[in-house]
Amino acid sequence: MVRPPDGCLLMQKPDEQKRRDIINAAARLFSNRSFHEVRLEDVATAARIGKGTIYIYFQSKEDLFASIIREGMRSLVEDLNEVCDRNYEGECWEALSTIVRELCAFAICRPHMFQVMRSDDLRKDPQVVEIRRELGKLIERVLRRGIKRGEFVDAHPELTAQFIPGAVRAAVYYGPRDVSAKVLAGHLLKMIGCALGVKEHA
Amino acid sequence: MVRPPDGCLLMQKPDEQKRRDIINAAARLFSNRSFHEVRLEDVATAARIGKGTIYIYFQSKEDLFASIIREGMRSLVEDLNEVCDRNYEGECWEALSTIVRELCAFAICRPHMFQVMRSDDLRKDPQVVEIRRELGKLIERVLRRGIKRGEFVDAHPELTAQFIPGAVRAAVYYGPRDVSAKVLAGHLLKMIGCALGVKEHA
Amino acid sequence: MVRPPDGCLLMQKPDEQKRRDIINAAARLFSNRSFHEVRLEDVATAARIGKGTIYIYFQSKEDLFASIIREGMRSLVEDLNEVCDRNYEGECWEALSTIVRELCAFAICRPHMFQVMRSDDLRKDPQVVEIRRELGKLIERVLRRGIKRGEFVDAHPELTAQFIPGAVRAAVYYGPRDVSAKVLAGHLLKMIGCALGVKEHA
Amino acid sequence: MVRPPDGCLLMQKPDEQKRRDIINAAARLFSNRSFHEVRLEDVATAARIGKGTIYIYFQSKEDLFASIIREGMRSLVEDLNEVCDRNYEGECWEALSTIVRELCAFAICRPHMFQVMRSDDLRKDPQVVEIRRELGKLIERVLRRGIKRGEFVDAHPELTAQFIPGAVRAAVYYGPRDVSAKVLAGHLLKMIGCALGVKEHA
DNA sequence: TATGAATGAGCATTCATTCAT
DNA sequence: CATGAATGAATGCTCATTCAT
Repeated sequence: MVRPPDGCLLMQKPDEQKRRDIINAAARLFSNRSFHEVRLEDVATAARIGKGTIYIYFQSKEDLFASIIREGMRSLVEDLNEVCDRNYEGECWEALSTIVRELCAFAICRPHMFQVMRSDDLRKDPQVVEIRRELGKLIERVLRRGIKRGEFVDAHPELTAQFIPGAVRAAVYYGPRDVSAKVLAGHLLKMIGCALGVKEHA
Repeated sequence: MVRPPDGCLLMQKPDEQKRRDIINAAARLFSNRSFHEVRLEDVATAARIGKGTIYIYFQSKEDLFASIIREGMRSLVEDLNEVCDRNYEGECWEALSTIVRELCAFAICRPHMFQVMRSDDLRKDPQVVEIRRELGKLIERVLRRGIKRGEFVDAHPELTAQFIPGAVRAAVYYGPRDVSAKVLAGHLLKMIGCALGVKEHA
Repeated sequence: MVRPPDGCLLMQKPDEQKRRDIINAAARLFSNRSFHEVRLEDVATAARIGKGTIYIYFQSKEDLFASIIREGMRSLVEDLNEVCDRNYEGECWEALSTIVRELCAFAICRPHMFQVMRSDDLRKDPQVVEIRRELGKLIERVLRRGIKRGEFVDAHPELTAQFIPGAVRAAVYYGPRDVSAKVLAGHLLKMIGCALGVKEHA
Repeated sequence: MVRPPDGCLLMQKPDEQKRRDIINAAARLFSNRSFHEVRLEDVATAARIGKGTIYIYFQSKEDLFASIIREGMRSLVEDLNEVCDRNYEGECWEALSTIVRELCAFAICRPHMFQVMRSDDLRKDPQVVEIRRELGKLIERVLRRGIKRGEFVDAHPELTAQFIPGAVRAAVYYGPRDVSAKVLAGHLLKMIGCALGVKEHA
């Protein structure tokens, strides 16, 4: 292992960097194979560390796996929350459009993370379920605000809020191999716009 | 050898009913726990049979699991295909409505089947992928026919076809615990109807 | 299964014939694969009978296996005993020659039986061990009689008696693929003849 | 990383000694029971290690078993090859005597190894068959050289070469319980000497 | 007697986790 | 902190044997 010269400032706190290395290596592996198909030994090899080292940074294999999803979704949800906050006063359609676009971009541009996120193996991890729910709530909130403002017409925003990420997921997962995030978002937005009775949406 | 009168099974032979029993017991278990959390011993116990008996009807644990999904989806897709055939001459919106309603009913009324179908562990099973694709194609076909007939307006029916089952899945999976199939289908249809530019859909 | 017309006398007591069928089918299988590599199901299939039927004629798989060896060796040993009895008054070399020739013929002409006999899986079956010992004793007896008659010179007939079947076995098993029983017996007899100090042996 | 001074093993690494321990423990067990009668758990217990450790040193149960035989026979054959090389210029009878004596000593002094070597379960292992063939060839070579030098008379050295180990095997296996290697070798050599027409062998 | 579906004890193998170095 | 050899619990699968028909 090549070690930077002592006192080198380029490398962050070695702890945190190594933790990222492990997460990245693991995310890559988990995106191709399911939870039980990935051995911790493979993760260690891919991260160029020893097997035992993983246990310094994570409690268990489950914790490592959950951390990947949590952190991936957390960053997505935080981004989206920020979008909502920024546009709180403005048009809700603006906010919703941004959310859908980011969702599509995330799904397509970070396939590893996205692949891992669809994994069922953690469907009972409380934190992951919580974050998924938060994503739904976030969209629902925008929808309800839009309804209140008279922008949207929607009898069941709590369902619509679930439809949106579900549709993205399915399209990326089972749809044509080469959809761009732009086309996907565009098409989905057009449909949502119609459905919500949004009048003008270029 | 004394031959029993027709209709009477004197000789034992692999019993289709027993196969169903196993599938049903297993589906129930797989819907609560993930593939690796279910021990074949549990399946046997739940089906009130011996462990070895499973191997008379299925090649392996994977085969049992895949069979559940294959057969569940197969029957769904066959039903939907029949719907399409029946309505071939009529309104496409009629066909699409029926498809969505059946999809929602299936998702909600047969939770075991549906829960199992989400599983990750079979995402590489060629037959399952094929059937999933078939479902998409089936919906896409109806959409394209509707477009040709001037009923629908849709620039990307191949994406819309994926959105629909994806939305159902997400709503059932992450949405409110107590949605009825009727409400779910109604809401989804209203949105789809708007999005496709369908004029009259009470 | 084709059944002979009632009263048909061509078929022996059906019991015994079926027992032979099973033994023959099993011997063929056991000669290619080891005890644990042969499944009773294979035996049943090869004998064109049901699996359960085997248990009517044999106590267990071990019993079936042991029966094959016992009966094969038993018939060999009985033949050889008869040879000894016939020649009891005559030259021992004559008897020994016949024994060796029969041993070689048996090994080469009934490869199934012979292959099965070398199996180690039954090395603890008391009857098989007993018969193997009997074969040794039989040869030893001829040797001792020859020594007493002044025909042979041999300080350790109990060892020589073991050398003979062992040499046959090894030659057939590891030696050239195409040795004839005649060549094998001829060569072995020439060596034994020399070793025992037999003067004239054409 | 602090490097230990040479000759000191601070870092753990697969231990050749442990491999020997496992082989020895397993050989002992395999000599009493057949391949399928020995559970890997017993081997682990006997070697005072964990069950999983076996898989660090061997690919599988079969590999462990084959390794025992391979290594046992390999060392025997290497010893005998050395004997041949040493005596290449000298009398072939000298070489042959040594070979037979070592063969008997090996069979009697290392009963575990030898018992295991008889096993049937490896009769198809290519390496084991190859080594057994090598043993035959080795003896055959000495015989042919002796014939060429005029020391031996033998019409079928390829058969004689097989007779020798076969005779040893049978004598040790089925013969009197308490033969010494010396007596066994002595008697066999006397017989071989006579048979090959060797003039003087006190 | 003959059958073969059903059974479940038995075992090889895997891999997350630990801990001596 | 880092390592990877050692561990052993956990489980899928096989196949001899049974027994209802």
